[in-house]
Amino acid sequence: MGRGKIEIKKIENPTNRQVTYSKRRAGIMKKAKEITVLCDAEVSLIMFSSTGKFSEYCSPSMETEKIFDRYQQLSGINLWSAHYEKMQNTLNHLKEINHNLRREVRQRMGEDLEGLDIKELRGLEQNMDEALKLVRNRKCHVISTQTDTYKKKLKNSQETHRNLMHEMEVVEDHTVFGFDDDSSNYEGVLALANGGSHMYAFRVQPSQPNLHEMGYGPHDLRLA
Amino acid sequence: MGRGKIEIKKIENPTNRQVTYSKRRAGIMKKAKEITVLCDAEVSLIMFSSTGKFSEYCSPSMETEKIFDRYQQLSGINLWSAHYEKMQNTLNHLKEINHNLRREVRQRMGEDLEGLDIKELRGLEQNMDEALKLVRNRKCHVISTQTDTYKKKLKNSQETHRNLMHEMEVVEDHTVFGFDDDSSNYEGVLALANGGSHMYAFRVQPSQPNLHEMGYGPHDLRLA
DNA sequence: AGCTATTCATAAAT
DNA sequence: TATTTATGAATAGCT
Repeated sequence: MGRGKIEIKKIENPTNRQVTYSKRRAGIMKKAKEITVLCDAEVSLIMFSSTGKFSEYCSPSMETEKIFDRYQQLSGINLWSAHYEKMQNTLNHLKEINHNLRREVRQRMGEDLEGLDIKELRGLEQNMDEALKLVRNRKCHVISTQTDTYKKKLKNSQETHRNLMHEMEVVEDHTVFGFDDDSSNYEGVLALANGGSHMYAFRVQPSQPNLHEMGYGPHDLRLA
Repeated sequence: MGRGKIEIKKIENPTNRQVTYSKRRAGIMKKAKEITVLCDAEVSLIMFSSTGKFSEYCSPSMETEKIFDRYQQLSGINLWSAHYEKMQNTLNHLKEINHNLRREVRQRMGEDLEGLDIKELRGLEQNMDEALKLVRNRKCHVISTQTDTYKKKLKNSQETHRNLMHEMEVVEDHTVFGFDDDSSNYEGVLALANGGSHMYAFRVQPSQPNLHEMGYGPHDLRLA
């Protein structure tokens, strides 16, 4: 149809190609609408031109999404499988890592040791021993740092006090007074610095101490 | 076209409707193929007859799935947002748990302690101390169990040997001989039972000892 | 974008 | 359901 027969092969002239695309697109659209009405059919027609322009026809009362759903059901192809599988793989990978991390933590808490042989047990023991030393060092460091800070604070406060008393020319029998906001904390640190073994009542729960503080309890732990 | 003009409205005669559907379907399919070739376009055509019969055309090198993906992008409609969001949430949740577990492990290895205050440090220290005891107990238990087993094996072997010598009525100058298959293992365990501190060369890597054995190295650790 | 000669699609009949 | 055929529709090449 037209001024001569044409061979069905790609039109190399881009202008002609675009013109032909527009004309034929309109033709197919019309045909799609017609078959929809005449034959009570449902049609989804999606087209992309060579320049990437998108157009679609969709029969009334049938969303493209529903066409896709139906397509899925009838064709048996899961359209989302590519995406889905990828995510599923990532998920499974994360779960596996998670599982291993949990075991690692449990073993470092002294549980779940049945599966380890002597070599592994000794490795774990030595590693934990070294780690424990690091933790103790850190603790001592923090304590001494805070002690120094508070010592300075104490000195400053005492000096301020002395100055105040001097300036006001008032002499009374005060020898000690509290430090406005964080005196309790200060006392705690002092106790710590002096050995502090009697303060163990403050420590977090013996089992899974950090798990709780991190905000994922037994329920979350069971997730993966 | 045909033996007379027709009005575009539903064909009430089901037979005629079906016939017309078949003919026009073939026509649209042909047109779709032609525009694909002529204009270098990409086309997805999905049709359902009034009886529910499904047929599709899809331009070569363009899966229907990809058409749908592209449709999604251009139309801005996320066709699988429900699935996707759910999985994304699970994924993020897992990642968070993972992150926390990693920190837990690192802290139990003596790293990453900067963020902990004194109370937390002391809790960690005490927990690790107790866990270390449990690991040591377990190690001793495993060693003693294996030692007992080998002692029994040794006894049996010696008895067997004695019986053999007796039965064969042969007296020679053999006083010691090896134990067929697993004597080396036996020696190792004996060494372990006798303190075994000189065998520390066997231990696994000091940092991340279990991470490697569990099959997720630094690369995997960085994933989440 | 509009025109028109021509080919194509197809409605109705078989 | 397939084929035929008369006819209207689609459109290639021009403008």
